[in-house]
Amino acid sequence: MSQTKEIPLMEKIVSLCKRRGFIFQSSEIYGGINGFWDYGPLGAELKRNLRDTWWRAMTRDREDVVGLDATIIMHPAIWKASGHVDTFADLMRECSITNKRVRADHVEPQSGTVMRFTAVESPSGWRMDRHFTVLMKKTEHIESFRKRVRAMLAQGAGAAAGKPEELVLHGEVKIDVLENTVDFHPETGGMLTEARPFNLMLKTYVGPTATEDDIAYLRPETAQAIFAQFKNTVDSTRVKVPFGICQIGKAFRNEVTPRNFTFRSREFEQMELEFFIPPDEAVRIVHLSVAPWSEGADLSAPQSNWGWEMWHRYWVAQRTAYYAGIGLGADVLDYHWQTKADLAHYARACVDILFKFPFGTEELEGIAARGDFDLTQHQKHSGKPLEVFDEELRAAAAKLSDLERHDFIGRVQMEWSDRGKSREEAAAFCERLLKGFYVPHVIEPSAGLDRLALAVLALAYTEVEKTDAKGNKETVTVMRFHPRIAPKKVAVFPLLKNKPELVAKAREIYETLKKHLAADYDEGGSIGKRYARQDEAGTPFCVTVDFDTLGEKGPELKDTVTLRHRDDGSQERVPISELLGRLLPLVS
RNA sequence: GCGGGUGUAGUUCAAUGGUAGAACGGCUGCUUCCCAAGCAGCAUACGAGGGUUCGAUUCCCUUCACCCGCUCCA
Repeated sequence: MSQTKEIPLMEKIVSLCKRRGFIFQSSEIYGGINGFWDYGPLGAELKRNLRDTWWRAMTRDREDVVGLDATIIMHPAIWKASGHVDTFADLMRECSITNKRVRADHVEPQSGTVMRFTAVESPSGWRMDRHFTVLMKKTEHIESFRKRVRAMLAQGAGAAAGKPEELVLHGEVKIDVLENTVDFHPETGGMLTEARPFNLMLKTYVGPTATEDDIAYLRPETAQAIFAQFKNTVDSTRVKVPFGICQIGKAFRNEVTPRNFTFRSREFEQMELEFFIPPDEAVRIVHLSVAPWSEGADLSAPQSNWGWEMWHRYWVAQRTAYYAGIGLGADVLDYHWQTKADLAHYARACVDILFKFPFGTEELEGIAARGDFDLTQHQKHSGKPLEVFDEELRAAAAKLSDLERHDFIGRVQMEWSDRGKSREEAAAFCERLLKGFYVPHVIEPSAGLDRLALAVLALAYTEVEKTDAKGNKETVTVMRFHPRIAPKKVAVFPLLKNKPELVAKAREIYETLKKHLAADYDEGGSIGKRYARQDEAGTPFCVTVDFDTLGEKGPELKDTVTLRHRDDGSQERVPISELLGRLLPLVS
């Protein structure tokens, strides 16, 4: 076949990102650092554009969302309240064969026979000389036990080991019979490693003494700052439920395995909205019923009788429309509705918006209905009330008869008991609610900016087969960004750089355009080369000044330029005076 | 974290126990030049550390990074 072997798409994208200055490895001159990436000149522009489109869609285009810009390091108590300290800082033990992790305090005592093997090999020649110690459960038959061990080993070793049923175990020996041991993995039976702390939050010390008392965390998500500043925001603005607070900012996680270029990084940027809505019970008091969701429901404009489910669906639709607006249509997106079992205990529903990346269909954004979990947690831990008062609710509740109140409370108690809440909790909630107070519930669309940038890069990457003047086939790369997010909107060239009149005119046009949109000027190399350069940068428009612009072919072409379109290479003649008016609407 | 693979100009590749070549790209100059044209010239690399050796980019060890599979994934 051909000498040029096929390079995987992802590698080509990574290579282009470096070559053209979209994304660099962090600290590259020192060998790089795992899980961290930098944006180069074009990448920084691209990311800024994406950030701006989101911020605009959330705040300026809406009346019911306000912004926040909080610190990365916050009071450590926030992470206790949110649950991050507990689940991120646990002692974990690992199965020594499959590396499956388990919380050290979650290992149930088991009884059985401790078996050891000294090696394993496959007919294909793969062999691993290592001692494996596995617990054979009391009720387990020796043959089914061996079968299970082979399966575990095959899984642990990966493809190299081949088929589990063909593996040959060596040196089997019975070591001991144990009662109530906690040293083996509850599922696999593999011997567990020593317990060690396993913390996904990045730690630092606040203050120069750096003692254990000074430990603080870099936020693992931006959301908690919004909850922590909920009261200040409500007090300082005239927002009224339903409303949202949004934030864009860095978050940090000590990921076990950063992978897939920037997709899973240790430092990343989130774009999060916490949209606060009344509990369904409040809607029921005011409107007597809660608008039910069904397929095809009208989600175009929020209604006051919506409950959490309609709001949740509404935000899924809003976010989908946002993605469409920057070029990510239905053909490249997918949705994953989490099942009840997948959901965190406090969440009502969660849908992931996925993008079809070259390495797989992966999460771009999660939209969760989180109930009142977060604000309630912070209310509990901080001791500060985080309720809102709703005048309309109070008025509606005041009109209820004693019987209606009684029925209402009874119904809430019944519904809450299905969710494991006591009658007393439900009654306390109703008492506050009927006075007009409640802790708002939350719909949380949480998107990854870096993931979005990667998605947009992957989507834009296009290879075009071309045949040059001599009949040689070549492949050129075109980054087909939506004009709204393209790092550079327009590039201006003089046809030749050694003709001062052409250069002067081109510079003049460039100076005018760059006041209004991200523009580039280039006079190096041939005109074709300059077009190609802009194609790789994803610039949607190029403007070329030639001798006709100067009026050499007659007055009718004077002060017109060639406007060249990136995606089809088409050209048209446009008067200089109309350029800005033509381009601006297309790129903003 | 486990297993496997890979590290040579900006990119894609080559060669070699006696300190490295190319293509493309970049820069400079010439050219009335609209899709990486041509001509002339210039610059740029053995991931890092240690060992063996008279001498290491090449062999060995360690480390770092990247890729694949597993694992993990609020």
